[in-house]
Amino acid sequence: MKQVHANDVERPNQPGRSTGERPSLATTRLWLFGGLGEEERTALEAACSDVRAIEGKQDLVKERASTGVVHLLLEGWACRYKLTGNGSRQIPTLLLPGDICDIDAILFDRLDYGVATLTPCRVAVLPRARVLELSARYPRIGAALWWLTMVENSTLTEWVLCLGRRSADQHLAHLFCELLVRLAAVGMAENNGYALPLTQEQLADALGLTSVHVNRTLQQLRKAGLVELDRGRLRILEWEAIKRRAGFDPAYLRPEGLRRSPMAA
Amino acid sequence: MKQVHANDVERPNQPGRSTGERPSLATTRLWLFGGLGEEERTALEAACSDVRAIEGKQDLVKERASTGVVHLLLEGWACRYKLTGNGSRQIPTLLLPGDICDIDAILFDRLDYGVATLTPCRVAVLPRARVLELSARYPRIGAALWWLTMVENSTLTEWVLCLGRRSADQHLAHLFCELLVRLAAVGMAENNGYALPLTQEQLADALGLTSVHVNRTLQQLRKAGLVELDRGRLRILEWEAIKRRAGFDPAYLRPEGLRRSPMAA
DNA sequence: CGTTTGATTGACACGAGTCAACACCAGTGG
DNA sequence: CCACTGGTGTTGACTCGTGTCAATCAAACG
Repeated sequence: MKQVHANDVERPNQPGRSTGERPSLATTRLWLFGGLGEEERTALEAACSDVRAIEGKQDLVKERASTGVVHLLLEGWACRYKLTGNGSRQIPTLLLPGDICDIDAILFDRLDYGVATLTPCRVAVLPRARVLELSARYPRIGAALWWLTMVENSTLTEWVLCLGRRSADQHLAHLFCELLVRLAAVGMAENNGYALPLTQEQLADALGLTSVHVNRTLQQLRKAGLVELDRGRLRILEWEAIKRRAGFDPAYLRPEGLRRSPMAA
Repeated sequence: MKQVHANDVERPNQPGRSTGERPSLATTRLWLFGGLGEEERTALEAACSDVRAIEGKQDLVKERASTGVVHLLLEGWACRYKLTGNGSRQIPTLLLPGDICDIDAILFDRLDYGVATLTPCRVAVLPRARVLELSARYPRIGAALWWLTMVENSTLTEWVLCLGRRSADQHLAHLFCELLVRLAAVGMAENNGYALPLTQEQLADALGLTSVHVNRTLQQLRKAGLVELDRGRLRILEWEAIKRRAGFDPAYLRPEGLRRSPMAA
């Protein structure tokens, strides 16, 4: 598997669309964790021929849009977001390379969230019908997609716990831990550190806080010697200590993948 | 379809197990929304032969348990819960009749939450292998289960928004709205009201608040003339007003079901 | 009855939000 | 080259929503 360096994410992308590039990451998550065989991987990669480059901070999918297509994130960071009546924003999901931006679009004809890029991204656009064909024709792909849906469920459940019952510093620490594990899984972390391209305001939207409070909370974690954040690069200095502080247990991210699942049989 | 009256939920249940009762509700949610045919419904009902009655406030599934079975809630209220290190509890999901208590158990061999009954319940216990067989043999059952997973996703996402960006009174109002819609869908609401068997502490665990604050917040909503809560029965007095107050839009509950979904083809 | 569980209330503490100012840096254009 | 700009990070003073602790009340129950 290709190692993806953090800098790759920030390298300038050609705008517009480009076809035929090898979407090496396209199948990463599904492939690494989905227990797919060679045949399924080939079929998937073939379906990912329509690859587009999008700049940072753009709306990929508008709220309540009905798209008819599914977006697979190949490179860069993105997020799902929801707005409340009075204008504040919540990010329920951070999307990393290998994630499906709008997995609900496979079965729903209308999303109830928007998707925005945070950095420049490369995205594979798959017609929904194609995805349904694939998962009907290759039961393992269907299973892998269902499995991904459940992992998202698991992650959302943990976020609910964080939002409901953890203090700001625990929550922020928890997010840093989660990102380390998820990024490491796709080869984007090294040395307990990773590129963190989020502004404090974006962090705040993910944590349900204000950017001012994120700032102060971040300083707490720094002062405690748990993390270091320098020019967009975050390093976790005390892994065990920060895990304890955050109450972080990576089990909810299902690092074992689908292979060990009952479905494998 | 049988109308289920609120009182049914609270009627005394015989403890132990009883086999062969018609699990009329068993397929309700899957059947109503899942776009299943007669054949699938029969197969599902056959699989629901092992029905058990459980008292209120019992652990149905312990946290981190590996069960090998899946629980389908037929009657009563239950919840999923998670505990943090310092003992506080968060309820990420309230389970109503027709819900699958531990849907993740279909693909994961270990849950990352516990399931507890809130009232006396009747539950169908299905071996996981049986569920997998069913969804392999009847693609529509598989699709319906995947669809249910996605609806849970959608609901969790909305809860994240509530926890992150809504004030206590908005959040409580939102929960009341959600419960009305969900209960109405299974025939357990009438006249904009329903039996609400939750203590204020349980409400607090779902809302990420303390029971004291739930109490005060509830009084606000009462004083505003939006709701009435009398002897365990909640009535929404001003539907439009409370929807506005809460920022509630039922779309995220996918009331249209799977029929209208792209998968139906 | 006493016991228990849940609802209610009050006084007070504290975490997080708000508002505003300032610092810093990368671009940008004159 | 430098002034200007806009976005982001940082800090302080103050407000306010929610938590904490504790007492009391009401209803359910054995």
